[in-house]
Amino acid sequence: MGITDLIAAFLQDALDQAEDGVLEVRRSSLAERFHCVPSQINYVMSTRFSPERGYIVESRRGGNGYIRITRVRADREILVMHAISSLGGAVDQPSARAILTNLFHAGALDEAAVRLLLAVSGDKALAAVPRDVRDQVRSDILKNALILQV
Amino acid sequence: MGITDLIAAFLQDALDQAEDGVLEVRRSSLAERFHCVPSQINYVMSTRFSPERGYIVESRRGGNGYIRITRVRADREILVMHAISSLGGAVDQPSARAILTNLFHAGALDEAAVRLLLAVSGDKALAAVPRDVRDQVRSDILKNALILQV
DNA sequence: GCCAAAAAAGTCAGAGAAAGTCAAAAATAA
DNA sequence: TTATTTTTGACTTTCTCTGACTTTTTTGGC
Repeated sequence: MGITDLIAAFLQDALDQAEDGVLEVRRSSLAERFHCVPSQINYVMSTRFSPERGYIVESRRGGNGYIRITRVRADREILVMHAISSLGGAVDQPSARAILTNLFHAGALDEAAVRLLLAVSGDKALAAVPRDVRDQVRSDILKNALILQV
Repeated sequence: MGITDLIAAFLQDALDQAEDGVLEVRRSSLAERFHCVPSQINYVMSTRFSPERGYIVESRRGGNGYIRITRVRADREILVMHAISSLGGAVDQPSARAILTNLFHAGALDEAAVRLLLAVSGDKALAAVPRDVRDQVRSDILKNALILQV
């Protein structure tokens, strides 16, 4: 196993630890840790963390520079359908938030979508809905929104 | 996080507090607070509060000098605020559709957003809401969603 | 009112800290 | 061998931070 694979494995591992699927590293420190030249890291990124393999790599130069790797989930559909079924016939606000946050962490929804869905299904938006059906309405709203994301 | 980002975050925060979107600071005090040279503040302004990012920065030298940051409301934001007010306290489905379609044609919302908003405010999603408050709930939902777009 | 001093903020170029590029050399696989 | 992948390093670009020097505005004494 060459050093490229070692570094790739190390990063995969770190990504697994960071359960939100996002990892930020410093190119220079990583190079130091593996006793290689910094540009080796770029090679690892372009060959092992390409979009085709399901990753987004962003970076910034200069002071406090970084390389950020984001793992994107391909099985978005499965995740969304799962979320829909776990909404059930009714759902309270905390549970809804948890389910949506989950989808975000899994990479199935972006932050803006989550914020929007939380807004349209929040108690504030549903204030005029009678208490006894509110959780049911919330579930209906979210299901109708999520099905579009599939 | 570097000092530039720290200062930028601090200012963003203060700007959020100032609900009129205008913030006045003293360059020297700000520099003192963050233990940096005053010209660092100019760097923050030009890189983080540029017009491209939606800000206007004005200033004055001399005694009682200041730096004023104004968050500009883009056209889009005006359109959205207008739409919010035209939703009123209650809105039926056809009117809601018209208002959203309008925003789409004006370029304030993209197609996906419109579809999603139509889905979450449609009669299907609101089936469990009593008829007599349904239009009110629809308006609440859309207002809560649109306010995020500003 | 005029002028000098003080009190701000602005400019700009240079140093330093990262990351990126690319092509050649080396290693490995076919 | 030949082709592909990996490794290396010299050079480039971008971003941040600093300090010396400049310009603008107000204030206070005459």
